[in-house]
Amino acid sequence: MTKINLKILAHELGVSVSTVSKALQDSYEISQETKDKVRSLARKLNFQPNPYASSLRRHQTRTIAVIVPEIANNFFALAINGIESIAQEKGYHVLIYLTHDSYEKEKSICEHLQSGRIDGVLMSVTTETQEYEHIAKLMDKGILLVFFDRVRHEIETAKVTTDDFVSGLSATEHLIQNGAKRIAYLSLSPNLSIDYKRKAGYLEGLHKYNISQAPELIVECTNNDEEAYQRIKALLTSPHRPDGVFASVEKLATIAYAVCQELSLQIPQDVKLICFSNLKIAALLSPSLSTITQPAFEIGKEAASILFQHLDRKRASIPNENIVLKSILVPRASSQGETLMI
Amino acid sequence: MTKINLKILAHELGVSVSTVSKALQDSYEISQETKDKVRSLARKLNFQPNPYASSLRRHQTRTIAVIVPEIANNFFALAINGIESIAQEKGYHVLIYLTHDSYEKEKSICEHLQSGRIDGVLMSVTTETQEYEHIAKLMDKGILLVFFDRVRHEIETAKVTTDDFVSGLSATEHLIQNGAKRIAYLSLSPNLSIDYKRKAGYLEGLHKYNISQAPELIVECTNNDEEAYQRIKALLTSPHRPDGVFASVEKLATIAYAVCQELSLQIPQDVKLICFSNLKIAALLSPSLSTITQPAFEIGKEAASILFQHLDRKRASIPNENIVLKSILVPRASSQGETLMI
DNA sequence: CTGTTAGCGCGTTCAA
DNA sequence: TTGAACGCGCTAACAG
Repeated sequence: MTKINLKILAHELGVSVSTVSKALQDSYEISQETKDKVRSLARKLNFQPNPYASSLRRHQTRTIAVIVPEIANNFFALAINGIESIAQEKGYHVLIYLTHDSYEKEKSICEHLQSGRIDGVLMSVTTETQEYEHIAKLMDKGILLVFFDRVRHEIETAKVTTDDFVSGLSATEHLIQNGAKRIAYLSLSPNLSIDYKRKAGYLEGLHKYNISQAPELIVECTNNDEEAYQRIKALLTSPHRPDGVFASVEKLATIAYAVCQELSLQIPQDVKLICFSNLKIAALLSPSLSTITQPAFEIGKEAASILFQHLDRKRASIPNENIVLKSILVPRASSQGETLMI
Repeated sequence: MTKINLKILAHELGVSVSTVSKALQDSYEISQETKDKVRSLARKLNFQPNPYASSLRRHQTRTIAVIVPEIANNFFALAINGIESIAQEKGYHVLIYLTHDSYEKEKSICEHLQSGRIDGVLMSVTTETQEYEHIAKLMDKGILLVFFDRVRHEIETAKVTTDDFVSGLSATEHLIQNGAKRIAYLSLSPNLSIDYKRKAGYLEGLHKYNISQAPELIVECTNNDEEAYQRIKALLTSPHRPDGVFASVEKLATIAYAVCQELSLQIPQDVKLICFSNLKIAALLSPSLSTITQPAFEIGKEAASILFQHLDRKRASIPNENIVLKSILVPRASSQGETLMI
C-alpha cells in the first residue's frame, strides 16, 4: 500500500513540490526536460494528484450529482448512460442519488449537496415536489442546475424535455385512428410536468376529433402500485369500460396490462393500449402494444452538455431555456419490424 | 451566493473554529449550551462542512465507486438501486462509472480511481477482462473492493453472485421437461464467470438426462448485437434447428426473440425459450417466455453492506468469500400470475 | 470546557 | 526556469 504525493515525487527527483505540481499541469514555466523527468516518474509510480486537495484550492470539484426518482426504469437508466458518457468525455465525475419519488428524500439530498461536494446538478423532480426552496438554496450556493424530463418551470434554468404535448396528442390520435372511442388517460400526478403536458395533448386529441371527455376516464394513479392496480381495475370493470387506454408512464402501462390479463381482456381487440415506454423489449415482446419512445440517451447527453458548458465557462447561472427533443411513436403493427435491437 | 465555513460561524458566535467543529460533531468536549448555539446558527445559514477538506484531514472520503458494464440493463439498474439505498443509509456517496463492456475503459477508470477519490469499489467486470493488474493496483492503494455478479476469482476479496450453476441446470431441466430435446446455449463470453457457470449447469442438465451435447448448439455471441443476431439466425435456420434455446443473458434472449419473429418461429411451439432476465415486464408481456430472475436488488445491497462494513471498521482488506444468492425460475405458465407488479 | 497550533495535499503567488 | 511560503477548510493533538 503505497501512498504517493507531490512531496514524495519532489523528494525523489530532487526538485521542489511546486515544480512537480507545475510540471504535471504542463505549465509554461517548466522546462521540457524537467517535465519529462517528472512525468515519467509519475507514470511509473502511477501517481494521480489527490482530487480533493486540488478541489480545495481550485474551488471546483469537477463532480456533478444526478438526482432521479428511480433507476430501474429504462428512461432514467438511458438518461444516466447519456450523462455518464459526456461526463467521462469532459473529465467530470457523476454522483448518483435516488429519491424513490419522495419529496422528503429529494429535499434531504439537496441539503446535503450544499456542502461544496459538487459543481452542478442534473435533476428530475419527484411527483410530490410542490415547493422548491430546497432547490433555490442549492442554486444560492452557486451550484448550477439543469432539469431534465421532470422539470419545474418555476425555477429559472435550462430544462431538457421531450415534446410531451405533441406526443400526448399523437398517442391519442393513434388510438382514435385505430378505432378507439372511449379513451382513458392514466395519470401519475397532476403536478408533474410530463404528466399534465401529456394530458393536455390527450385532451387536445379528443377535442380535435370531437370526442367529449368523460371525467371518469381520467384516472389519477398514485405511486402506490397496489392502489394504481385497484383504480385501473375499477376503470376496466366499470359498465362503460373504455376501449382505449393511454398510460402516461411505463409503469402504469405494465399495471394496466396486468389488469387486462386478470380480466381476460384482449389487447388490442377489447382494449387498445398505448404507453410511454423506453423498453425496446416491451415493443418487441408484445405485438399488441403501441409505444411512445423518448430519446432518453440524447436527453441525458444534452442536459449534461449544457451543464458542463456553463461550468467550464464558470458561469454564475444558467439562463432559462427549454430544449425540447422529439419522441417517436412506435405503432403496434411495426413493433415487430426493424426496431428490434436493444 | 453565500459561502459559509467554520471560520465565519466561529467569528459570528465569538468562539474558536475548533469549538465550532467539535460542536458540530457532537463532541463530548463541548457544553450543551455551546452546541445548541452553534447548531442553531449552522442550521439557520444551512451550513454543511466542506466534505473534501474533511476528507483531506481524515483520510477517508465516505465515497465509493460503482463500476458496471452498462446501466440500461435491469439487472445492473436494480443492483445500483440496492447499492444506493444502503449507501444513503450509511452516509456514503456513490460515483457511477460505465465501462460499456470495454476492457480499456475499465482499466482507465481504475487508474483514475487511484487518486484517493474513493474508499472502496463495487465492480462487475467486462467480458473482455482477462488481466487484472489494474484491479491489483487499486487494491494496492488501500482501496477496498467487492465484486458482484461478474466477478474474477483470481482476485482475493468478497464476491456476491447468484447460483449460476444451479440456475443454469434448472433452466436446462425446465426446457427438457417441457419437451425440448435439442437445446442450444447462447453464450456471451467464455471468460465471464456468470457465463461459464451457467454453461456448466447447462451441460450438467444435458448429462443428467442423457442428452449428448452437440458442439454447434453452443453459440458464442459477442457484444456486437449485429453479429449476435447473425449467429443466432444461422443457428435457427440450420437444418437441425434446436427446439429449445437457453439465453445466458437478457440481451441475447431479446435478440433470439427477434430472430424468431423474423423467421416466423412460434414460441414455445417451434422453439422453447428460457433466459436470464430481471425485467418483470418481459415475463408479464410475453406468456411464451420462461425466465430466471436474479435477486439483483439484494445483490447490490449485500455487496454494498460488506464493503461499508469493512470500511467502517477500517480494515486493510476484505477476506476472500463467496456469497451466493438464489435466483428464481419463473416458468412460462405462471408468467401471467401473481408476479405481476414491478 | 475552550482555544491555539499544525498540517492533510495541492496550486498559486512572489521572489530568486 | 525553479523554489519557498501561504492558505483552501477542516480536524486532531495539545495546552490552558
